[in-house]
Amino acid sequence: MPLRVATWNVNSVRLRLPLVQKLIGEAKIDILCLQETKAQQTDFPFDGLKALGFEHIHAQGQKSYNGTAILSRIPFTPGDQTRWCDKDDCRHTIAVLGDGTEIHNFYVPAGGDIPDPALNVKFAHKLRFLDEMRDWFAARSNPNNKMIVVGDLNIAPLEEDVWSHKALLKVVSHTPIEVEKFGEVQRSHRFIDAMRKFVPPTDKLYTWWSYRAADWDAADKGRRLDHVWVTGALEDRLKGMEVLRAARGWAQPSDHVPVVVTLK
DNA sequence: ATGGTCGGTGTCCGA
Repeated sequence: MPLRVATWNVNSVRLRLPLVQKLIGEAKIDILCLQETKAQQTDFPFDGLKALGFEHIHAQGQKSYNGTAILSRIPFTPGDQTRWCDKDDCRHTIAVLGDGTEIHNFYVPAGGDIPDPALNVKFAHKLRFLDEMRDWFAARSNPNNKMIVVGDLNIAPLEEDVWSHKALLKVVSHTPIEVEKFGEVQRSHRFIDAMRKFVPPTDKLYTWWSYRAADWDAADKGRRLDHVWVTGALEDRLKGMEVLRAARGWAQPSDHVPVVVTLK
């Protein structure tokens, strides 16, 4: 049986509950990793999600901001809470499957508007978060590790991950310093970019379109902010990848769309 | 070059 793992920044899990239902009606998903759930434990819609078949849920959230959750049809062991940048925000949730495969669901800070850590504490936070991710994975580096890293990493690393490389060089999400740190995290554990295994780097590939565009589909000024990585031990099991672009056109959409990978 | 829209919360902040 193949395993289907999805990542989706839902921008409020409560508001998007009907769209999670629509998603699973259109795509078979075994494990769904959510970001920006924006719900503390008492507000998290456990019952509604369990009713959709996700019996196993590990949700970590706070009021109004951030929040990550892993929903699964198959049992897993929830990972311990991690702490990043001396903050109590909820940006990393871990699930360990029966065969030892670790699912790491991340929500990297967006970083604000000004791409200068001296002028913008949000950008400084983003860069520090990436440094900590690099060190965290480097400390756990082992070629036998079976790891799947997913989430809204808020960086579009390749030229064809944005609608205009030149126009976005000074726009947070595509600046050289972020792209360099993104690469450092990736190299810290020799992660493989699962999405680009199926779409060549010369082809445009987006997962996010701003709410502010008058016609997101026609303008198509997207960015690939959401990612799926696997360790070398899982590379041969990768069988497919889908970006569900249509979800951006659903009623009351998130600005991000789901990405699904299939593993043998 | 500018401003555009969401969601959660509370009379704005973060994306």
